[in-house]
Amino acid sequence: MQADTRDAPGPVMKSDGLQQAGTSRTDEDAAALLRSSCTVCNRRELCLPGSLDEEDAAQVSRIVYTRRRVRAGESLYQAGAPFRSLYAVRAGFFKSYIVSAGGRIQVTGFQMSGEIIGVDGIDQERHTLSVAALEDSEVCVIPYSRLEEMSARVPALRRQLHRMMAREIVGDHGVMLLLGSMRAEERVAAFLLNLSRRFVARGYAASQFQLRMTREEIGSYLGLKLETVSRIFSHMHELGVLEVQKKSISIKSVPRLRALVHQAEP
Amino acid sequence: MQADTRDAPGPVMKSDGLQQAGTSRTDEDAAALLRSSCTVCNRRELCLPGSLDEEDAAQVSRIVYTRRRVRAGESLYQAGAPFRSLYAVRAGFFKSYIVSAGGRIQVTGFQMSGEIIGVDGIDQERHTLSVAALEDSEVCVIPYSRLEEMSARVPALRRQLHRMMAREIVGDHGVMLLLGSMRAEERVAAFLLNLSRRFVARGYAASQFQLRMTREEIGSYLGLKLETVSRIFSHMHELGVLEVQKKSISIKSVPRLRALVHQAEP
DNA sequence: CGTTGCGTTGAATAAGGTCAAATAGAGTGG
DNA sequence: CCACTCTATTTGACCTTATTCAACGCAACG
Repeated sequence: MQADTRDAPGPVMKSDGLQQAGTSRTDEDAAALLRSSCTVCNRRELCLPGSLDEEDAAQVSRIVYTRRRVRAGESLYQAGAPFRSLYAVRAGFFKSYIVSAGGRIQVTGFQMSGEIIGVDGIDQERHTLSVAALEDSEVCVIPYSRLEEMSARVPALRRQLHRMMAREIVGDHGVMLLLGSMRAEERVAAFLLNLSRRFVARGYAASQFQLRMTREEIGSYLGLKLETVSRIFSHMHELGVLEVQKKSISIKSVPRLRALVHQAEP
Repeated sequence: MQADTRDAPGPVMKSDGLQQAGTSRTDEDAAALLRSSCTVCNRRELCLPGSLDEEDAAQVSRIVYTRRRVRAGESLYQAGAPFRSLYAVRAGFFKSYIVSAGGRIQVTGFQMSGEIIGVDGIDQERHTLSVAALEDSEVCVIPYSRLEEMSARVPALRRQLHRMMAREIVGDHGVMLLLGSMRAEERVAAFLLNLSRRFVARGYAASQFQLRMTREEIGSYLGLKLETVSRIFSHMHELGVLEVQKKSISIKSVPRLRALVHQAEP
């Protein structure tokens, strides 16, 4: 972990971070890619530009010219850091967490490509969460003041921004439902289905994926201890619903997993 | 409970809902009060207008011309209802809750005067929460499309709107911390302190107040059963930290109550 | 080839939940 | 005004679930 106050002033990264090692690219290519990043980004629909038309997306691209790599284990920002930008996950995987006055840690979410990070800093102009990469990752830096200003001029962007924040609120309510009223097994099932759904939205398999987080991080997110998470994985394995091998998950029956969520409480 | 699709088209209420029964007011007075509602509202600082200057607040007033009364037990809106407006609580007390597919209920929050309700509908243009009044209440209706449009023209309002949504997100993270990592007694203590703080912000006593919700509603919010809430109130009473008499609460020692929240887990 | 971090599993324990019964008030109808 | 009903709350006894504590396996890595 390290304090960091870089971002906007930092040098523009020319690599797109998804490029295969070994391939090369001319400067013009790279520049072109940067100028039009959002319009050609394969995560565009999932990301801030959402359903914006070409022209509006190009507008967004104009302020999103910086990218930042974050290595596995490093932090994107820490609670208390001044807020200047939102971040769109371009590649990789993050966790966000809150540390209470008493030092308790609660993971508040896991973010994958296309998702927006940083909204927690808007109110106080200081981040209230910490965010760390769970694997080598890259984010697009979205300077907030420019986004706000642009949102005044571009109605579709404005709506998109509001939608995005509202979606986060709705999602948090879902987590509250999970934490407040589900039993351990239901929580884990709901968690896996949520991950699955998000992988599908990104073009990956629905029932085979790698967890990027530890049992402890899952437990923190779900309000459970790591041993409980492990036991429940084992139990689901016994039920034949799941294949678990360390971080590699294979859902054997999505319907049965779904059924595990909806068991009415006694 | 009832389905309702009123709001914007409904007749403008001329009463301010805070007026003492028996006092009377000329039509001009009432009209003046309506036109300038936000600028003279005593909840202004806590509400959407926040720190807007006179002029901007007057702008907001221009679109907030409708009020709506909600009697105790009635719902402001229900999950699934089309989203058209945000609501600012003018007087009274509300609870918001989510009903899961399996029929489980989770109270997601309690709203008091000056607080904004309805953001849960922005993303899908349909509400995902249900909101009900816990006592006879009144809200100011804020037509969302007009607010959005106005936010483009009034920078301070735009910032205020974004802040408000971000604050909700930060607050939800706090609830996730509570639900995910605190034990029962800590949750109840944190809940009472949160209520206390909000009452203070409204000019009421910090340590003496009436609960507007039942033990069951508190329990749902805190992820506990009503019996557990009751037991913990009793226990806090034994400790001499709290006086509880049904819905009437008197905190005997705020510091000791605070200490109950921060006990590091073993 | 030991160390270290992560994951699994078992046994004992504690925290809350469930069930049941009693009480207290608020509101209702006579 | 009083008896009655209904709901909210409290409290006790018991039970379930998840946590705690501890041991061990495994793979990655210096």
